[in-house]
Amino acid sequence: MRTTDLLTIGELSQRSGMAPSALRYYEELGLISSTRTPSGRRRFERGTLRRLAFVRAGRNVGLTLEEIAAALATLPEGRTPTRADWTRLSRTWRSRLDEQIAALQALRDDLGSCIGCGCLSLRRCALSNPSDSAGGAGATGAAYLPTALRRG
Amino acid sequence: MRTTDLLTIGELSQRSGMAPSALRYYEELGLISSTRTPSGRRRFERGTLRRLAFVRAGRNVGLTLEEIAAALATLPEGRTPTRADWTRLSRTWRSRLDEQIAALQALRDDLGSCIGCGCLSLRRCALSNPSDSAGGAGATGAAYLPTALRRG
DNA sequence: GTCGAATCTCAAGTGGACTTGAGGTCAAGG
DNA sequence: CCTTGACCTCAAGTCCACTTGAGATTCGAC
Repeated sequence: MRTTDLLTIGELSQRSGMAPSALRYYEELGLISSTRTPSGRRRFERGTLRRLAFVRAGRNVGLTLEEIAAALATLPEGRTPTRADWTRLSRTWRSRLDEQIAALQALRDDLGSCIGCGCLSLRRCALSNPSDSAGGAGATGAAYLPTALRRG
Repeated sequence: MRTTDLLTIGELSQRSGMAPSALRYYEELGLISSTRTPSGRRRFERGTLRRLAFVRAGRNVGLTLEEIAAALATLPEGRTPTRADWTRLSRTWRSRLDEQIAALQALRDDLGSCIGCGCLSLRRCALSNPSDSAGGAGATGAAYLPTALRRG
């Protein structure tokens, strides 16, 4: 049994629950990085697990990999990120979550009145036109919901 | 100016805020339907706007077009859907919204403690492993978040 | 030395929801 | 009559986040 402080892609995959192909893909996108053995195999530092935790959390909050990469890019190069570094990154999601929750609650409450009135009319119905204020210009409709809830 | 109770695809597009191509696509999937003029052009009933409102609302709640189509398929054929019909459909989303809100709130609260402890460790951190209980078998991680919030 | 498991690269495929483009038809106004 | 714009079909392309497959190499246990 090979014993280092570095992880193979298989080990990283097991510990993170992410497929090796996904990990290679993340590396390609710069979300994580690796050194290589003389024969070309990837070796990951343990800290990669933390980055992956961050990636997963970000995905769960509805961020794209690009956005997550941007966030990770603000981490210090060279030194190992501190607890404060991670806290800073995570805090930006807290507000994102608050936003999403608020949007959904508005949607739900509007749906309540919608059910009451039975309207479901385009433009006026808050459900199909959340956070209202549309009805003016182009009327893309759901333009106000956080992208995470629009998916597609 | 052509004046009927039927809408052209252009009019439907304008009133719904959806692209003509999207409307054709929806028709192809059976979400909406049209009659044709002798020359083969689509004519939509006004009620189509209501269906589209429902479609948009469903998308906003994170349903796939397939799911929305399934819901719409439960509407009565032949007669115009009544208020009660729409109410019944909408009510199923109310619970979906409640679920999503609950999931996000759990996520947010867990994130709070995460920031506190600075852990962000895979498996144990509720943020990357929401609604916990994972850590056992395969550990796909975010397997418990409503699909709508996983997107991808 | 030999075998199987793990890894590598690179190209191509997947799925959802559409959009875009090519090439053609039709309706209304001047 | 002619043009313009709306419309038609059908095939193919786009974006995102990956997965799958082919073909080659390497590691480690026996």
